[in-house]
Amino acid sequence: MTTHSTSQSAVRVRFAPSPTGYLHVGGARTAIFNWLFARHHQGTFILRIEDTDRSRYDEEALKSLLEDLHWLGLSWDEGPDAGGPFTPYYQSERLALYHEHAQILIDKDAAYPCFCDAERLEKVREQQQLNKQQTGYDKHCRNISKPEALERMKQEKYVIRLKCPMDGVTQFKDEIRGKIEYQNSTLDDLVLIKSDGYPTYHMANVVDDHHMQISHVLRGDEWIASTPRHVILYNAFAWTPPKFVHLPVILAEGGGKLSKRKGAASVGDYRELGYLPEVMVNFLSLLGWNPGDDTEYMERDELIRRFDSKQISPKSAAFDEKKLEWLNGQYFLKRSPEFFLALVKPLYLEAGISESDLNDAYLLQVITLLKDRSRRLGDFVLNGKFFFVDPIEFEVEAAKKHFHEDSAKRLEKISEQIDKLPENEFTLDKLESLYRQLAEELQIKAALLIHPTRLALCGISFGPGLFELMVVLGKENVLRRLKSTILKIRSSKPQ
RNA sequence: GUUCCCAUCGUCUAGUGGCCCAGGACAUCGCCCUUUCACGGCGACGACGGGGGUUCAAAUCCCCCUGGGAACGCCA
Repeated sequence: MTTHSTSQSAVRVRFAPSPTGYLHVGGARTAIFNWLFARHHQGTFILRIEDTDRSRYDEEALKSLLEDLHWLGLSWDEGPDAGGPFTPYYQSERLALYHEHAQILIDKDAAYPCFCDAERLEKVREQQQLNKQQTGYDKHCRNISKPEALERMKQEKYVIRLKCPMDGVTQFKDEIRGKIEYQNSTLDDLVLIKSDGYPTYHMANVVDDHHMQISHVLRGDEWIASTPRHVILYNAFAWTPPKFVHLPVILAEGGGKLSKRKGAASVGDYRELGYLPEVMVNFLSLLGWNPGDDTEYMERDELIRRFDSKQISPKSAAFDEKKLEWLNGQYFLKRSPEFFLALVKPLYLEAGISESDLNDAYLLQVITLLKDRSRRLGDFVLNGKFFFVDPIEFEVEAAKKHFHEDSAKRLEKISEQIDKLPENEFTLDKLESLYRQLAEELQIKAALLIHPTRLALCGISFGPGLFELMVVLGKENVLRRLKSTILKIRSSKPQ
């Protein structure tokens, strides 16, 4: 056993999820902060799987957890798949270590076996509630003599509990909150080893953080109340505790707890909603942290460069999806069309566009016209389907406004002129001047030609510049759509 | 109930005693650009929870109240 404290210069942090469910944005934020902290200090980022609750263990959850972390781009230096000097990184494979250490504590008289069953514990709690006392274990088995305890351990089920001091105070420093103090009288003797032989979080966490030489613990602030007992544990082992940095929780839009009910909550959900991983990292890093000025758009490098744990706020923050959407749009503006190719193609396929219509050259043109007016990946499909299929339906309100006999006549004129246009003159400039000239001849505003054309070609009243999208669609498509629309206008006229 | 944490616009936040009758961003609402939608530009709306101190001076420090959150498990 090594009892040396961690070599102080090296930053070693860990993200230690429990594979019991999907990676939620709160967990993702914790992972991101750890990762940024490690990268900023050229330290080590460790992934450790805390799978000590075998009743809630979920193989699928573990898989999706790793997948989501990969997707976010949070690469770990030690952990599953990566290996490292402190392998294994699954707690379920480190049981011997925990037992060994539990024994050390028992030998030091810093821990004791407890034979109370769930039923008795429940009763104690009820009584405490009734008396308006703080709930917690009543230390019933704390003073059983060693010989008796040894004897009973052979017959009965038991857990190992930590002996917390009965009086005095335990204090620790939270790096963003400062000194936090607890009266020891309010701390109960927590379970270290469960009756099934698995360690609790507290035990496994402290033992592993020590052995893996973790220098800073960045975790959710729901752990603050457990920290004094962790400190007592460290003291019992005569170990130096790591530095504690408790991150504020993330709240849902309205302010309550973030949950499935209040919008999407898992990282996978946001991936499916069409957000980029780098945007999630950027956005989540800004929840409870800021670079000290007004910068909000920050790519990975900049985040790493500027991340400073001193700027972490103790205040819980609400997740604002509108702002996330805006930021996603900002990234769309900066990314090249090529960037979206592989991202968008599957979405079009899903929407029923055939593979043969999705050649890269054409798709690239489409993306170029759509990306700056999109905020989520799904927008490419939502607002761009007409690039691949003739519109079958037309926006009702817009059709009322723009489809009538006058516009049918105008579309007819346009059709005729476009028809006469040689293929190599089907260009942005030529089309534009064609429309402008025709409008002049007819003594109407060009808008009266443009809007009906747009609706005829797209089925929707908004989108990229008309002449640009016409060029992309090509002469043949344009003419066919114009003609069929003219027919539709006339046939649907009730008069 | 007990213990602990937190408190600036609706939301994310800047602000560490004077530069703040509080700055930026998202959202909302106008206007401009414009064939539409976006983008962009300009502007409007909008906050230091309340009360006491400390100080020449407080959003900033202290106390109380109020409000919100978390923990109180053989879950993490």
